[in-house]
Amino acid sequence: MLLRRPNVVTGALDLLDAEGLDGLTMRRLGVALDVQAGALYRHFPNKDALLDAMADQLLEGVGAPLPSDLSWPDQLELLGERLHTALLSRRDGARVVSGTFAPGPHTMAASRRAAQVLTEAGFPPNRAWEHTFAVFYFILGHTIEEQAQSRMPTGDNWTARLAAAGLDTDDPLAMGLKTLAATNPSERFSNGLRVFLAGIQQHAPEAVVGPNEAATTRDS
Amino acid sequence: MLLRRPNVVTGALDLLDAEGLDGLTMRRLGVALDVQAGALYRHFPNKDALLDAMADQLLEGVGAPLPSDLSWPDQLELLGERLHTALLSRRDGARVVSGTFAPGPHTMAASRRAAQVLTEAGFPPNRAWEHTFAVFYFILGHTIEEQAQSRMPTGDNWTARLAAAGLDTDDPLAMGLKTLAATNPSERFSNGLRVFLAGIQQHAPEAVVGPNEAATTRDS
DNA sequence: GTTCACGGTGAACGCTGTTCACGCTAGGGA
DNA sequence: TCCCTAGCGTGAACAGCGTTCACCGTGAAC
Repeated sequence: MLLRRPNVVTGALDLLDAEGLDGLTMRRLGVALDVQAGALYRHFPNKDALLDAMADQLLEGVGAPLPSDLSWPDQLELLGERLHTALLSRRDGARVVSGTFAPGPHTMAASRRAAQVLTEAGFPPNRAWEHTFAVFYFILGHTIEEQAQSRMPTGDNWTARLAAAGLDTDDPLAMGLKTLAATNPSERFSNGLRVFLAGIQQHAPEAVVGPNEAATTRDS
Repeated sequence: MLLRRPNVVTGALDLLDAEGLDGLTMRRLGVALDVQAGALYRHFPNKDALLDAMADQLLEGVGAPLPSDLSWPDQLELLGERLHTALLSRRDGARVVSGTFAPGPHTMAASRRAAQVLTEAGFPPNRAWEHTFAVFYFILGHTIEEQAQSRMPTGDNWTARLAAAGLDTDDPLAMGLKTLAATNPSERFSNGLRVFLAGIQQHAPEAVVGPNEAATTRDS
């Protein structure tokens, strides 16, 4: 059967799920596609280009239109959750996207959507992009950490590090770290995202900040 | 001359500055230290351990005590700037720290300091850690991008991508991205950091939020 | 004065991404 | 109907990577 460029990408994503990013090798991918490794270079100039294509495929749909009846912070929150879900959909997905050199169309669509929401909210375009990038950095970093820790032996590796770093086990800080590691990562992500968005909201141009919006986003 | 563990780390950091992370090879490091590559394994079990040591060395001093006459948001801002400066001090420094698997003492000291500031500000310990990690993710992501773009041929690569992604050059979003690429990255970083910290401040326990602090951090 | 721990050597192993001369085969033009 | 060309796949090779291992020299301690 003939190999086409999209087949390589989906095959690579499946192999990524099975073996992880470190196990994703041109030769292994060749075996998975019943093909010699060299044949892959008929479709991609090098492995980085393939990884770029995988990353972009991963972000398909993230930049889709947002419900217009939502406030702009809620729109951004939804977009952030979409991105988070997309990154989690494949093993090491966040690391793959993080290593991207050239952003593809889906990546551009996603970030463009965020910037668009912010400009429509009244931010000057450069500020909109600035905040877009900042939120994306946070999301990528958080998700990389999530996916790294989901493959760890036990959850107590952090506490071991703490002890080695001279932090008593009964130190409130150490205990806080322990309880943090025990809480649901997705919940932690949503909290962090909301905190960040609250900061952006506070820096919004005066006109578009609703009188009660700034006060309603507050946690316990 | 005998090779000691700290010599390997500083030699590796110098080679990192000279060649970048991709050029940092055990064999090349051996040449730089007048030693065979295999000899390095007398001091480090593998390359990852060496990279961990380099990352931790990079963060030396970041967790040093903070002036106690500063408000806690200002303390966090100072800490964030310290971290940013440390990451920028070596080529690809942010990527090196980002790839760290096991945090070393200096890394722990830095994050511990941030968490400590937040707990003293009244945050529950797990929230303090949560926000600490979130801010660190942002800083790492932003600095990685900074250092990646500082090695690029010209500054217009983003606009080329935009055109390829179907965004008109006279679109306000495209123009905003262009002006963003032209502004000082460190200034952008400080802006983003302050935005994030404003969000954290807004989620602070009521008691410790000064009456005017929440209103003073506002940009144009 | 002998021993022994430790740092360094040099060659090898298995793996990686990538290249290249060479076949095969399917599909369009004469 | 035949040919021919474009494009995909082969298989072997190359250079480089991290890592290992048997061996060697030296310097300090007993």
